[in-house]
Amino acid sequence: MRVCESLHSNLNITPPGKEIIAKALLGDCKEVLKTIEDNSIDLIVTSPPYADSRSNTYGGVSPGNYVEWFLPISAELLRVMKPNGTFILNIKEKVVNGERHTYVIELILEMRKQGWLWTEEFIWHKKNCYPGKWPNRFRDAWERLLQFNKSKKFNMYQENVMVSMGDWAKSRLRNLSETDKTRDNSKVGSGFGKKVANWLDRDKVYPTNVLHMATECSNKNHSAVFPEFLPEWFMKLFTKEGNWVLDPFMGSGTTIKVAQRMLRNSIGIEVSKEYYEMAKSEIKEKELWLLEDQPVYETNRNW
Amino acid sequence: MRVCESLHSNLNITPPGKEIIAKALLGDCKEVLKTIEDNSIDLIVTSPPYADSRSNTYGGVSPGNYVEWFLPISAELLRVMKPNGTFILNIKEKVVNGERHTYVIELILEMRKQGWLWTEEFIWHKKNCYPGKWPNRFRDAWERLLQFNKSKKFNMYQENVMVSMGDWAKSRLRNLSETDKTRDNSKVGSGFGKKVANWLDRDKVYPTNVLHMATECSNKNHSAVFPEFLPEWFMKLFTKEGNWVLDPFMGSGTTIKVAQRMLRNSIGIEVSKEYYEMAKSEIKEKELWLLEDQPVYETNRNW
DNA sequence: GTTCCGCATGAATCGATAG
DNA sequence: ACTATCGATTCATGCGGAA
Repeated sequence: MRVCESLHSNLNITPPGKEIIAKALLGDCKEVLKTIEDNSIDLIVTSPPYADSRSNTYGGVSPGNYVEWFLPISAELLRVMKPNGTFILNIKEKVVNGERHTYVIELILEMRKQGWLWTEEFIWHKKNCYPGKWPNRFRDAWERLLQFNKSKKFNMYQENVMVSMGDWAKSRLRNLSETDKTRDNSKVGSGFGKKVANWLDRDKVYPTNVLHMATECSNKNHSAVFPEFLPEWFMKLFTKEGNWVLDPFMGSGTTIKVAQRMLRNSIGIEVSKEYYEMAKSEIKEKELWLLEDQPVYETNRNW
Repeated sequence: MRVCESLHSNLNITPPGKEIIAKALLGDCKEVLKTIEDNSIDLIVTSPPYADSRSNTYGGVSPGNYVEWFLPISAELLRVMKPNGTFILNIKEKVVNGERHTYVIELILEMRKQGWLWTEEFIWHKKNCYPGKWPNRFRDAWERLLQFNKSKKFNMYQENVMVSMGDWAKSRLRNLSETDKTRDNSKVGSGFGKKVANWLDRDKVYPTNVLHMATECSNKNHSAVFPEFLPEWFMKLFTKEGNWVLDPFMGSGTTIKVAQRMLRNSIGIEVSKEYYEMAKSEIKEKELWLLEDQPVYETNRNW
């Protein structure tokens, strides 16, 4: 059972249970990260400033210096992340002199030298990407979501991001259920609870490594468009309630706000005072929640 | 006006005009490429054997040797391509020891040292990707389509791949329409005979750098699934009628077959005698066509 | 003729087993 | 310890046969 926020405020109940913490820290993450304990973070999810963009807020890292600038930060991230944790890096290379710049792929190679495992590359397909026309290229409708890990054994809760099948497939599946039952019987069932879960998830399929999420058109002042879907999806996939989530480039606080809503502890770091204040105003630093079983999050979206 | 093949054969007319050539060459492309003239090819589009796969037909290049194996070939490709031509490389890295292998991104860096410009990376989103379930990763539903050029000034005919606004808007609005869209994609309509005027009246939009194409599930014996959409789309985008197209890993001849249908001259190279024969049987080495204005290819697909 | 259903099958990947 | 092979897993698609 999950005690929701409205219950708290409306009924003025303080439930028994653990505190959920959402910390916003002001400063350069390269320095601030040093104050975080070793092996303490379950999920790092962030969208760092892209090279040469947002220069007014982040000082404009040039493409040529990007790898050199990022490596000390990724070294700290490697230190603070738990051995079974995951680091999701949302990034896309800019076009420089008519070419895609190579700083992202160079970064992958250098981070592997630091000890990171490059486990997977998800694609964020932005259906409503920014309009525009150029003589020699089309609109850029995708970004990289690089998954790095510290070890091959990391936590992953795939069933939390399963998506419902389309109607067409569903109607087909119903008549196949007898066959499927037989198939299930042949398996060595591990437990009662799992059987039930299998039955409930019968209409659902696992997603692929291509995510379809429309970019959020919010009016917030943060220049990087980092929709709530992104941290939410990866929190479902890689963390449980009460786990710790870190965003070293917090911006206006999307990640820690989502973390609080999903009952994950979180730390966000932001160098710009303006964004830091914005983020702080939208979260409560500590909240009490009753933690029990994992809630089942309904997902109708076409992820 | 375009004189179609059926007209020729049915009416036994030999039109005035240029020959369209489709050459299939047998041998290792590293060697065979040396027989091709400098600066003679407008578009190279190919899907080389992936590392460690198709080992029975190509001798199985291991991930660790992939870059070393490919570089002499890409050097030849650089030589034979026209200065304003384009090279499209369809490739995806395998998982090795739980990690995405780095041979593809290393190849990009090495090809740039050879003189290639890494202009763009298209994403091929494969809705019907290979099934499977693993504890630590989802199904892989995308491949890279790397665009390389010799100079910043290359030929690009964007208007030839525009998609109609109606279909674009429709696909945007529907949430669960992936199945339907894919279903539409699979209908390979020739478009011949439909009134072009209808389409010219409508608003059209340019596509993005994310392509949606289901892999063709045909009965062909070639193990690599290289759907006709792929070379067709890039031929529309980067070549005109009468231009020269090259596929150094021809396989069963998809590229040169499409080239012939689209009135482009083509050369395909294949090391396997079996595939070479298969390709040769499906094309006519020389055909006469009346070449005039560029035909407008209708596109209902959601590219 | 349509529509619907059953079935085979892929550019895959993991973990266990065998040499 | 390291490599090679095998079985199990899973789902979108086209095709053929049936209603």
